[in-house]
Amino acid sequence: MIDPSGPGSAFLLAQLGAYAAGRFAERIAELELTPPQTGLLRAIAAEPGRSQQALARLLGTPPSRLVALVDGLDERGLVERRRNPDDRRLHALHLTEAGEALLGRIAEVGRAHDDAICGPLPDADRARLRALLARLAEAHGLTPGVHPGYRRL
Amino acid sequence: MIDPSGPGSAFLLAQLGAYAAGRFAERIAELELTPPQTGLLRAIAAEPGRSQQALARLLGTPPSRLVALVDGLDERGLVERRRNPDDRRLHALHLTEAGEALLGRIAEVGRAHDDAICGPLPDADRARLRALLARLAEAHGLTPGVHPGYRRL
DNA sequence: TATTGTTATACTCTATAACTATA
DNA sequence: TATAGTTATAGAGTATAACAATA
Repeated sequence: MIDPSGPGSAFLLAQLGAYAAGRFAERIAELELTPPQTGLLRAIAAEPGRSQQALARLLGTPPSRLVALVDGLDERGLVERRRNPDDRRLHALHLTEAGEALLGRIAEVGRAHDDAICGPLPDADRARLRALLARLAEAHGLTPGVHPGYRRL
Repeated sequence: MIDPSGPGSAFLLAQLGAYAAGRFAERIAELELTPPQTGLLRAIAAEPGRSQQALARLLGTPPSRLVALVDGLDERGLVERRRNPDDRRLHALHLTEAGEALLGRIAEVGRAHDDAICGPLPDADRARLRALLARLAEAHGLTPGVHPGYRRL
């Protein structure tokens, strides 16, 4: 233990994390996206062609939930399911051109969001914070780019 | 912006925050408590005698939700509603002795949790992290001790 | 009429499990 | 028989709004 007074780092992490997630949700709502949809788009872009099962495992969600998520993005022309001719049970997921374009806008929103959250810190402290957080995330085995809290919204 | 490669601090905050919140929920589940119940117990202990409306405003939850929360803790003999004789509409909330005792165990769980989350960092870095997080929380006007994500579980 | 606490209702989200089609 | 995807169902949790008691 470091200092028994005041809230511990773990509480501050949870508090700030929930705050940051909420603010991010507000921002991407302007792109008519929810956080889980955003996470899925990023996961597809990171490695196109994966099956829904593979993505469900990666994101830690039941396959049935992924179906609804993909349906929504598919109807909007952001992703497409491509049948695998060798195994017709599989749906390889890919971004469409519109999906790629939207991903670019998501990246912009992400940068603005990051600046808004970390802006109160001077650059040097901001870099230190990121290094510390990255070390913790790695130590706990968190999957890079996958938010365990994409269960909401 | 600091460094465009890899996830930003805001994403890491959200990711680690959700992870920390999940782990904490697991720990206090052994005391048969949910995170919102825990937050309410702490809020009552911080300033006994407040009304349900005042607590609802503090925690950012609709009053109707607080009723169910208080009901559960009341039935278990952890909190009690005391009628205010001057204004009989008001219910002043207090912890019972059992509630105080449980609060002590919650504090223990909190310390163990904090150690588990931050343990991977050496003590000096852990202190730095906490200072940085505290600065950010204050800059964003987050209410001390109140988790915006107590909407789940 | 306004406010505190409560209850009732409806809605969203989710997981579980049954189902189909392919293998 | 086993697997990928889908659909159906049921449950938990929530907010909104109506309601009763008190001021």
